[in-house]
Amino acid sequence: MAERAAAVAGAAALPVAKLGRDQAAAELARLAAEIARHDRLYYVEDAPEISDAEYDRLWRRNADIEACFADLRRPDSPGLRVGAPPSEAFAKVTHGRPMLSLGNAFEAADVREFFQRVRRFLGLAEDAPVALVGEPKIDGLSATARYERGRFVLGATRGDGRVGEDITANLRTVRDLPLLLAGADVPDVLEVRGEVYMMSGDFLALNAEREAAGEPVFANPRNAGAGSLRQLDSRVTARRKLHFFAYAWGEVSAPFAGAYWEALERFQRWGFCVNPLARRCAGVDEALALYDEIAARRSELPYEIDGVVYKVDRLDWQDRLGMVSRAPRWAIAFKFPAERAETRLREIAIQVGRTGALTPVAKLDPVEVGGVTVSRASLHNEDEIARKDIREGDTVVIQRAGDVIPQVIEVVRARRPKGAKRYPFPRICPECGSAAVREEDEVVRRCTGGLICPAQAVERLRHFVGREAFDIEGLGERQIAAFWRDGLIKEPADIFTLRMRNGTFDPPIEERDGWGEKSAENLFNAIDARRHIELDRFIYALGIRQVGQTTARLLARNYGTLAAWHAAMKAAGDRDSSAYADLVNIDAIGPKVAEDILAFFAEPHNCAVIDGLGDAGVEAEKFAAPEGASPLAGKTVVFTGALDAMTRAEAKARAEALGAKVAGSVSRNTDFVVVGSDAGSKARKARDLGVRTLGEAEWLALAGGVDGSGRGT
DNA sequence: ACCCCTCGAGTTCT
DNA sequence: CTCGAGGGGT
Repeated sequence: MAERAAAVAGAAALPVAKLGRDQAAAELARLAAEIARHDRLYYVEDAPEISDAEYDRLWRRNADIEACFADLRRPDSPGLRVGAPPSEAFAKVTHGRPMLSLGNAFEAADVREFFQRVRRFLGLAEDAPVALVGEPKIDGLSATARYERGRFVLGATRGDGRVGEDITANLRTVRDLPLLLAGADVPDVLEVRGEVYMMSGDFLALNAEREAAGEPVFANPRNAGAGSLRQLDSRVTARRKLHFFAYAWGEVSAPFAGAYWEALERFQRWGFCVNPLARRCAGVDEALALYDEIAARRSELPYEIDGVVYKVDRLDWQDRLGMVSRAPRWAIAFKFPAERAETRLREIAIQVGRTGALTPVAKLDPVEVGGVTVSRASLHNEDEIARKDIREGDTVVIQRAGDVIPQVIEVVRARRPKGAKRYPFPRICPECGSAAVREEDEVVRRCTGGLICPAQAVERLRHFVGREAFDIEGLGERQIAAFWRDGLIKEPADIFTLRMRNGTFDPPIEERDGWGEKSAENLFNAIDARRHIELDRFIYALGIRQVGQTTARLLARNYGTLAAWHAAMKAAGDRDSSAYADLVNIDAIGPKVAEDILAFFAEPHNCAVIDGLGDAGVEAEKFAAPEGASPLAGKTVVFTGALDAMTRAEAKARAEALGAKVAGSVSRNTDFVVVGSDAGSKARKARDLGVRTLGEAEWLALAGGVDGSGRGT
């Protein structure tokens, strides 16, 4: 250490002008390593070895040399840490592997249940040991950092999990994120994921500074961190002192094997920070003890946490467990109890959703809960209001569920104003006056106005342009409502003829309030960009009852093209047709969902909407199977009997990851029936129909060895 | 006839 | 994020 400092000091004696190229390069390398080490000592370990003045000298020396030898500037140059001038906007980044979210546990029993679920899925005994790693759940923002040949090349936010924003310049300013990875075993490509956060102390100092400058203060460190990370000017980010804990990964050219814990150790060796409270737990009791321990230390930690995350340690088990929609089956977050507050409920308002559902919403006297001011909370439905006997004027206890969505926990009876009456739930739609009815055995009351209800029309359009559907930038909630009101957009196809018809509006879009030439052109371009769209998004956008993202994807996978699907759904209108049988035979689609889909197609207006989109030049792409090369891609598979190596759910998940459709029963359209032990009627039917059957060994040969699950949180 | 799991629909605030 | 309901297995 003393030698290294001496070497730097010795070189520093030589004026920059006298340095040869080789000397300059060598010194820049030394300085980069030296400064990175001191950064780590200062920011990460909180144990600086040199004074600020000495540190500044290293910095200046580095800057001086770089000024003379600009072409020698290193990819891990400390100079990069100060940020770059503002960029125009954030580019989009598609995550190779989606960034997942986590399931939640709110009490110990939920964690025990999680253990049992894991064991059941893996086919383990009730008391089989399952080692977990527990670590604090940092209340920050998840981000991913990509390294190629050990060099930091790309940083991105989580976004919706699939597509995030390019924040490379901003992440580069995060001191505990290495720019150059240390060690010999660094994979060619490595995406490290983790949490960006702000220290509580830095947050307070920042707010004090902002207050003094008359700027608005941040509500909490998380928001401050988010605001800092989303700065277009990364020089601002650099001054905000953000930090990073690594806890997951995306694409890795040499996949990790063994245990999650070992991956964390490798992260550390490469130069990442891993939370020091992370610990391996042999079983559920140890895991719960760790929770208590972390909870007890919560207040003394220099950053905010909102729970403890548990992950199954064995990576081969993680792979087998895979994920459900957006969350891995092998991890769970045990959240700390939410903060509560009391406030007065001013009135109950009724909102009408795209399906006509009447949802009561509490309008509250604004109150601080968990660092955020809450003024509204959903009351869910009629029964919920009755159950809790919530009345206008009541004082209620509020909490933010999972620290996000506010909910009304209970009424403080003692403080109920005299004369408060039970809330009479409306029997007619407040938006269109149509009758609002409740189906037998259903909880929601729905407006029957359908096409004539303006609220439903607007909500349907909002859904259509929503993020998971057509995702048209510049066409948000407000614009849709305004365009609908003024008759510019009455149905989906109108969006795509907007440019053509713009001359007929008075005033044209670019002259409307809040619009200009530029924003109008941007909108038209965003719309044009969506004239080609994935089939599953198209189907989802239609807003068919009970057809959400997952079912839309399922339909897209099963029918392949819009034309094929449309034709099949029309044919299925006849309940005796084979088209109907095929629809109901799709695993996860039963008679009820089928009815809703067919009801949609039975309505001429809806078919007109689909045709109208085609006429307006919208083309849905053919659905592409995720892994084209697999022999299972595009095949229909049915499972029967029990498998030894994996459970049914696992086999199904694996098959779907390989692009197969999993059906519930055998028909002529079935490609394979995988027959396990104790198979019953399905195996017989397969033989009768001449459908190919596979034994477990053959099935494993087709599906085995392929990692069909994503990983990362 | 149940039970478990998964999905959809609705919602908050920055 | 939660709640309710549909689907499928037992």
